[in-house]
Amino acid sequence: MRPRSRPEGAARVVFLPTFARITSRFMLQLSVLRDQTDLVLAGLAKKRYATGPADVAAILDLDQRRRQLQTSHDSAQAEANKLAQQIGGLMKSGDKAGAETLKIRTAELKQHTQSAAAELAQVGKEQQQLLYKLPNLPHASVPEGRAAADNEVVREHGAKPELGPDALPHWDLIKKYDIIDFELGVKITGAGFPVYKGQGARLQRALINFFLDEARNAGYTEMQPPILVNEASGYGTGQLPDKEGQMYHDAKDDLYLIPTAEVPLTNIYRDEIIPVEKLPVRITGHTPCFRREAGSWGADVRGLNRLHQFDKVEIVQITEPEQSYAALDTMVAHIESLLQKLELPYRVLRLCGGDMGFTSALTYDLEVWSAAQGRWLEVSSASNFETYQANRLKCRYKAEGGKTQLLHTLNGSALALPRIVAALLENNQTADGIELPAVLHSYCGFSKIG
RNA sequence: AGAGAGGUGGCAGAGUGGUCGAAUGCGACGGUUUCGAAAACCGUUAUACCGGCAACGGUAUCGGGGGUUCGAAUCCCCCCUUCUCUACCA
Repeated sequence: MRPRSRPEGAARVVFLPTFARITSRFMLQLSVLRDQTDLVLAGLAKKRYATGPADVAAILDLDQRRRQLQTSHDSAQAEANKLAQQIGGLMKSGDKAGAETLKIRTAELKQHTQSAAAELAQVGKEQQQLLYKLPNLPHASVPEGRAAADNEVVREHGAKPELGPDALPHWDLIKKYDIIDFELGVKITGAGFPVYKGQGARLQRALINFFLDEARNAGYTEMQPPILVNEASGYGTGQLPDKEGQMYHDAKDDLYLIPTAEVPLTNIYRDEIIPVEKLPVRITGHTPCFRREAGSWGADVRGLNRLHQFDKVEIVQITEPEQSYAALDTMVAHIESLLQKLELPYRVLRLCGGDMGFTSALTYDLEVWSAAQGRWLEVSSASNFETYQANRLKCRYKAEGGKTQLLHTLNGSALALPRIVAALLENNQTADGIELPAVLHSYCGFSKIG
């Protein structure tokens, strides 16, 4: 139940019971809110979503109103359509007077359909705004809890290195070896936009290539997506409207700089019905990521710990509902294999309800041990969104029997560079340089920094 | 950025105000035929929402949004996008 280090360990895949069967029906779609209200409320409570009961009640009220309006609108429209045909017939046969008589009725109907349509649009809009506010429901295995301290440590791997008394944190190491320059970034752009120099720049490129190669070998197709996205894409993966302020926005063209490759990669499949034989979708891509992260400064964000721009390789899967939790396990295993090859001590956390992301049903965080800082750094987050994103994206497939159904979307960082670099620098420092793990030597073209 | 031409179902491609969710062809699926297959023939072939246990019925959708009209794929306006030429660039 509690942390257990597994120093010898090949990655052991977490066993997950078949909750997927059940939870795949808990998408935040209206039908589920209607039919399984209690379960939705319980899930929202676990997610620590305070206004759940009020929001759900409001949504259901609006829903009832919406359906009434729809029915009334449709039947009036049906009658009007019939009359329009009759009028056409009368006109042809030259019965102008008869046509005029019918027009009186169509005028009434038109007034009715117009006001019903207007109200319908208003009600629908209010309802959708409320729906967008609701977070995803947590998977049954998600632990109860409010914050980071309540996350469950699934396992730990690797021995923490013993550093000497003069070990330096990475922000001193990068100065010592002149490989990353924050001041220069401030001059060019601002805080949080470092300049990577010489071996530092080459290490970045090496890591990106290493991660992409590993992902490709694991069956992911490499993609190079745009790093600016439109509003619809932001809504599709759930960054909008929830996290509007965290993205850089170009007002002139109404485009957003991506906070993660998840956004463009997953939106490839927006409004798609994917043929079953193409499933599961497995794609990967490297992009810079941009985060405004306003208002968080201090010791925890020194150096490479938190940046406005950083590089990341992302892996994305889209699967049939029954497969998604098995897919999440393979993604976590893949990420672990990267950390093992980089010889970094790490641990896997299962996030508690209160600490999980807005759109996620189950999230594993992977943290590496940063020896000189003496703390764990999050380097990856792998999540199953079940149908939450798919519902917004309208990403579907034809299930057996020809029924169109929502797919499950998943993603994970594999990996984000800055904190990996921080841990590599700190953990591998020696008196005469930083000894890089063997797997990177050929990628870098050198084995030691300094 | 300027000028011009386009955007119709899985694809190709008709359709310029009336019974058009949309001809035709191809593809796909089901059936007849066949020992089997091909060919031929017959049929089916979208999505969303509403009502219904269901069968089914209704509404909407011809790039997106708005408008004119009793009635719009067809007319008008705005936006997106593709192509060609010019301009600019990598």
